[in-house]
This record gives sequence, structure tokens and C-alpha cells, in this order.
Amino acid sequence: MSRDAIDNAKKESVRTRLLEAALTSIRRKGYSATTVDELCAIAGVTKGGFFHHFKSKEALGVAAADYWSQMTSGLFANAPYHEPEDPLERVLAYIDFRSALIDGPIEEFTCLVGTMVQEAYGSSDAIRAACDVSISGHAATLEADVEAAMEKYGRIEGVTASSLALHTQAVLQGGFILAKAKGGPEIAKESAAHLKRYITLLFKH
Amino acid sequence: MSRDAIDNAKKESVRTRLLEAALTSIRRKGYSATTVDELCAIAGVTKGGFFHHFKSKEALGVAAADYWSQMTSGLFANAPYHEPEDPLERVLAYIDFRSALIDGPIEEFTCLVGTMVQEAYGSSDAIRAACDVSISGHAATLEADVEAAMEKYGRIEGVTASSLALHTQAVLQGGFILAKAKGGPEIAKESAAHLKRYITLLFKH
DNA sequence: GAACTAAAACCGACTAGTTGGTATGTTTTC
DNA sequence: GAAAACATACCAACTAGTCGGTTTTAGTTC
Repeated sequence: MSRDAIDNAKKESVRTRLLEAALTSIRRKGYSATTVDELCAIAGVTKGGFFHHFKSKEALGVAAADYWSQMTSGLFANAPYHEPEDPLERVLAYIDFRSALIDGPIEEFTCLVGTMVQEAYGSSDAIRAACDVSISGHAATLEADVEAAMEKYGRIEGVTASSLALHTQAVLQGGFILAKAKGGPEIAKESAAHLKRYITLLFKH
Repeated sequence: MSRDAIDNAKKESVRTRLLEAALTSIRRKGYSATTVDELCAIAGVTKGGFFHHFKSKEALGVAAADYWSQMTSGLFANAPYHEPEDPLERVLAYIDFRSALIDGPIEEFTCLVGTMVQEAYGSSDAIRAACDVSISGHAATLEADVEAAMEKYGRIEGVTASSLALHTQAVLQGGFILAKAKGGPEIAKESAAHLKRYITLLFKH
């Protein structure tokens, strides 16, 4: 067994294991209810190990948001919704893609940063900012397609590409909340369908 | 000074004071980060008083959701958006009304139950259910107007009054999350504007 | 390539303060 | 006078964070 193979098998570094544990736990119970001890237990590390990698729980929160951004941006960059030639089609395909992801247990399709910012916006500006970067950064990747669609199909009064891109994120985030309240993904998918219908109607003018 | 006057002045009952404190604190810091001690301090009660009224912190969470439902249903029942004769106008006026409420400090316009269910859905089914009742119950008050509008202007394929009413809540809740991330109400208002545009377009067919 | 070294990674016991909750009062109200 | 409404004192468990120590790792020298 080569060195690299050992590294890959065993050494998904402690830091990464802690971040993965954070994603799971925060998505399930929120940031405040997630304890450092618990993350250590899940990751199989001790307190010393934790605070070697993160200077505080807040720092972990920020790192988790960054890690989340990294993971999701990879997922979306490689997703097939970029294929259509037509920019409007790409935007609609994006929504379909997001809708397809909404399935299974709630903690597996909901958004880490949406969950975290809800609790932390007032207590930690560092976490709030990291969550904002994650959400707004992702919205920005969609904005180009929206802009191109508006260029091609005509602009709508009072609608900017930026605001529409952010609106998609609002609808998705809101869908997650309703899904949590109702205990299932259906309602979030329906909201995504409304969003798709909105954008379709918007450009059919 | 009459008995009632004394009651009103001094005795906004301990229970109510605790619930008010819960609304404030949970909206600002979330459910988990809100401590019983803190609520006691704000309400000017001791621990004994708290646990006399609520058998646990979880019970307070449920009671807070119920109290929130009561407060908001009063607010909306007396709101002026019911005035228009036309049901579609009423729905649009509802959105305008909601949009007008989105202003000032974030913790003053965001939704208690949306915040709370985000953290508690996995840990407390009682809280989750209470939040669901609050959100779905409020959506139901809008559903009648949506239904009437569909009756009047024609139904849209794949759109039910119930799903559209819930979608409005999703958009608003999502707007709150983005507002928290960005640190201001603007984005939530913009999302509400998109929602209004959607419903307008939807019925113009 | 064995021996040495220094830093980074990690451990585990500890602490000071906080947590939700309780048991036993005392006061107020009807 | 008894029940409801509070207060007081307390607790065991848990909280984030610290600190001195041990192990791993990577680079350097001989």
C-alpha cells in the first residue's frame, strides 16, 4: 500500500473530519446546539485536537461556512445545468437541478449557511459575513446567466439580474424552512416549481 | 385606581412577560442560545416563577410559538389589506402589507417560528409542530383569497391555492434569511416585490 | 540511510462558569 | 384557609476553552 493510499484511506485530516462533523450537526441541530465535545466525539479527536485547528467555536463556524462554499461550488460547477446554449434554459435548468437535490432526510438537503446565519447573525458578525459570502457568491454564479437571458429576451422594468438571482436563493431558503416545519421535502419542491414558473412568465413578455 | 387598572399597569402577567422576553431573545439569538436565566432576568422573575408557568424550556418554546400565532393573527386580522373587493387585489395588498412591515432592525421584522423551527425541527417535534401550525395556519388565511382569485380569473394548471399561499410564506421566510445574511431589510423587500410580480403575471393569463 | 531536531499535530485532564431543572419554602389571591 | 403564584437556594451535568505533555512528521546533517 502506497503512502498516498494510506493517506487517503486513513487520513482524511482531522480538520476535515471536524468540518464534516460540523456540517452534519449544524444542519441537524443548529449552531448553538452543536457542541465542541460532540464534534470531537464524531470526528474521533480530543479537545486539544479541536482547539489546535480552530481557535474558537466561532472560528469553526466560519471555517464550516467556507468549507460549505467550497463543497457546493464544486458541486454546482460540475453540474449539467450549464449545458444549454440558451441562457434562459440554463437558469431554468438550474432550478430543476436544485429541485432534484431536494429529497430524502431534511438535514441532507437543507443549507448549512442558511441555517447558521439564522441563529448567528446577531451574535457573530464573522459567521454572518461568511454565510453572506457563501449565499451571495453562489447567487453571483447564477447572475451571469440571468443577465445573458435579459440581454437576449429583453429587460423587465424593475428587475435586475442581481436581484433575481438573489430571489432564487430566497425562495430555496424559504422552501427549506417550510420543509423543516412540515417534516418533508415536498413543499420546498413546490416552491421551486413556483419559482420556475415565475421566471418563465417573466421572460415570456 | 380600580382593580383592573392595577392589573393592567403592573400585572402584564409574569407568563406574558416571559413570553414577550422569549420572542425578543429567540428572534435575536435563536432558541438554543436563549437561556432560561436570561428570560427570567428580562421578565424580572426567578427560576421558580419560570418553571411554575412552563414545565420545561421546550414547553416555553411551544407556548412562544402559540403566543406568536395569537399576536400575528390579531395583527393580520385587523390589517387593511382585506378591504379591496377584488380577491386578487387583496392578495397583492397582503404582499404590500408584508413588505411594509419589513423595516428597521432585523430582529423586529423577522419571524419567530421561522427562526425557531430551523433549529428545533430535529430536536423537538412539539416545537416543530407548533411552528408548522403557526405558518400553515397563517397561510390558510390567505388561501381563501387566492382561491377566490383563481375562481374569478381562471385556474392555472399545476397551481393550487394552497401551494401558492404556502409559497408566499416561503418567499417571505427566505427573504428574512437573506436579510440576516446581508444585515438589512432591502433584499427581503425586493424578494417580496418579485413575489408580487409573480402573482400578477400568474393571473394575467 | 541512520541519527538528530524542531515544529506541527494531537492528547487528556482540568477549570471556571453556565445550563436546565428541582425541592422547599413564603406570599398573594380568591 | 387552601390553592395558585411566586421566591430562594441548590445541584448535577455540561459548556467552551486552557495547559502541559506526548507523538508524528518533515527536513537536515553526518
